[in-house]
Amino acid sequence: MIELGGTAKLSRKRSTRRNGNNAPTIADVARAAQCSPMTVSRVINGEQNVRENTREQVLAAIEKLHYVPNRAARSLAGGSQLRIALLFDNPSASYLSEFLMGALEEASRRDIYLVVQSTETQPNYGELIRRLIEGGIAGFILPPPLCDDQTVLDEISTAGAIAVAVGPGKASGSHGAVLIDEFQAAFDMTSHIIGLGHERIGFIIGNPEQAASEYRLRGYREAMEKAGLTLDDSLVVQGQFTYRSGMVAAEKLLRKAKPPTAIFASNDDMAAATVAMAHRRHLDVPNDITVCGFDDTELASSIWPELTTIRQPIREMTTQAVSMIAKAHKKYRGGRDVKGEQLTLPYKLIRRNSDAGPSLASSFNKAESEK
Amino acid sequence: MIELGGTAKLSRKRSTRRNGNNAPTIADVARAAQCSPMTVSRVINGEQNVRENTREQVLAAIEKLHYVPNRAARSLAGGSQLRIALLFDNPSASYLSEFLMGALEEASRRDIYLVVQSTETQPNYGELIRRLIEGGIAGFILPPPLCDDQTVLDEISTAGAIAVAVGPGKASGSHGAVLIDEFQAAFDMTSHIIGLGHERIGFIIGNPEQAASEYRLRGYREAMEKAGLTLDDSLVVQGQFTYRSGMVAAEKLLRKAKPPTAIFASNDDMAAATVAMAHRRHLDVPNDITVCGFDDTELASSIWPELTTIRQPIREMTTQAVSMIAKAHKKYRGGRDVKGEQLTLPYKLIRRNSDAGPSLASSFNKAESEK
DNA sequence: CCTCATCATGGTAGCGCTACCACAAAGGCG
DNA sequence: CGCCTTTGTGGTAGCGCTACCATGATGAGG
Repeated sequence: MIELGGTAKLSRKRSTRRNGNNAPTIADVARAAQCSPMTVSRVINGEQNVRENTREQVLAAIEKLHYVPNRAARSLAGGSQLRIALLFDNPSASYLSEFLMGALEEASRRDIYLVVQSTETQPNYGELIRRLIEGGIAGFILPPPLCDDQTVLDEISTAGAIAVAVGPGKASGSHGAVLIDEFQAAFDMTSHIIGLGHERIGFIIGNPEQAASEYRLRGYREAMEKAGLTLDDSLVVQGQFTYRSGMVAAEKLLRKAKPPTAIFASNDDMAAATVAMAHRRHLDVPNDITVCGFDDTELASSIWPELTTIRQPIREMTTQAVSMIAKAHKKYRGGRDVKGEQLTLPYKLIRRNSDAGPSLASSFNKAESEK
Repeated sequence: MIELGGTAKLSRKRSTRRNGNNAPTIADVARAAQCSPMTVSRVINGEQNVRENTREQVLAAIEKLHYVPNRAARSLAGGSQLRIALLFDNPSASYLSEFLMGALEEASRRDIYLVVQSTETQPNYGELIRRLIEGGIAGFILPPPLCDDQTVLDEISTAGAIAVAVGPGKASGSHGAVLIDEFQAAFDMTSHIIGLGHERIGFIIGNPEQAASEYRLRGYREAMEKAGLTLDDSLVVQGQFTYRSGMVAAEKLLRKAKPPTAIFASNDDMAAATVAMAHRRHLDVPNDITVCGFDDTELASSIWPELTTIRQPIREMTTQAVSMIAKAHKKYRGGRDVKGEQLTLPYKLIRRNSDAGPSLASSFNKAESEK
């Protein structure tokens, strides 16, 4: 649940609407807890110097009164409200919505003013960023593919704002990053497929302009090597992360004299396209061919068969990104800096119905195409 | 130098960041316009009793200083902030993200407190709604399928809050609605397909629990009738709005002895599934069969061929829904009411690459299956 | 010419919260 | 056993804005 304001339940005597005007205030809580408003404030803000005993009393009072801090007052008194921009450039919708939810959640929790801005209408990034910073934006959250654009990062950094890349960002000196270990995830997935018994495993590379593509490819490569499998370069084809590119790539792979028995696509869109292409060629997934994706976007579980894929905790990543900016902002207030800070979150291999061991049919297939 | 509050912190000259702490305040404007802060406040709020002359001066000062009122202070002083909840129940991700963007945009413009809440974790709607209202939520925005749930609507209405249905809602006495003319849109799409030369047009119905399904079906039916085409009930099959259901439905249609030459699916997910199924059966889209969808979600343009579909202005719809609640709230402040209010926005038929006239191949197909 | 509405404006007091400082109590150390 | 920190707590002063009342200026009506 995303609450832009905390969990409010109040049932004071009458129709006590929070939007009305008799919600409990910090003073009420203080009275109930027999301490000063300041102490209550400290407890609310999780500050140090409060005796455990006192803290509990305050917490109890808060609970009892169903007190919810007033954000307006908070940010007014707190001096200034942090403003963060969330830039994005034609991301997949499912990715974006997860992304937004996470950002929203945290932004509201911390009473941060979040500006969500698409760069599609404004191709001049520099200009856009400058305008935003002038408008009081102190930090930027950059999902892929923006986080791979060094120009953008530099622009932000130079202007004195904070940038945090989310997702497949490479850590850097000019910005913070929240990410998963893309390499290891791809490595694991490949190993998983190998573990199923496959040996000829195709790989579809993502958009070469996004750093994630390279990490994922490397993960695949190393897993193959480590398993002692021959790395057939003809089984590695270029894609662009789009469905369309996935179809082309998949066709290339499936049309081979000796096609792979499994295909690992660098994202779900391309994996979905691979499934479609396999079907078109009368191959059953997973019985004739295993197909795995990456990202666990909605698509992965909305097509049939549902895709085995890697789940990124997108929402949490964004949440963390917001926190990171907030902390940095609070800490430095001017000499702000999150440069180099990096947070790696765990991913998860989600096994669904698109993978299986190499079947008789595909063995046959293999045998058949071996001239 | 007269400084409000005496303590001059930083020189007010430097980097005027809004996030920092030296943004112009209403007092600055007052000084520049040589009047009192109150007068400025009046101008900002478009109140009556201000001489035209004065107003202009203030406006000029605002312009000059790039003054922007501080939201927090406003809602603090102004007494209360409107709170709206956006409830959703497993919507498609692409739909949701558009939806959120619209709501966010308008909410931040109006300084409305937006609570985004999934009902998935909380299946007891009544309880949830009651809690939210107690927590001070004055209005609810309901996307499908929630807007079709009369229980939910009643619950909200009874509790004295405002409900606005967005999307395929039927107008009602207990809530407002922002929608498109689903019937007409489906009618148009069907007519479009007919215009292409098709006569045997299949239809996949959506989830029967959502009102939209019925409207769309009716649109299809009436367009067929109006064109004087026979309404073959075996060409109308039930779906659920999911990809999976679309595959099943499409298979049913395509397996017929005399399959349709075009299929109109009630949403994009099912249309995409139909395309996949057609491919699986070695039919080319659109040359062998035309497939059209509804909604214009991201999926529509991410698969190949891209789908001809109906575009709903989801984002604007949400924006309007927020406005509607805000206006109603302001107007009645207690005796609030948007009941029956209804706003119909225009939709658009987006033609892409999944439709074409009935081809030779399909004629052949037809001829062949005509025993 | 004075009284009384009417208008345009100013002054004052908070909204609910936190920053900042003050201060008592509780050690740590020579 | 004082001196100096460290800790927990309270008091005060606003953050930027608007509600509300007070004021001076106008002009209408008797």
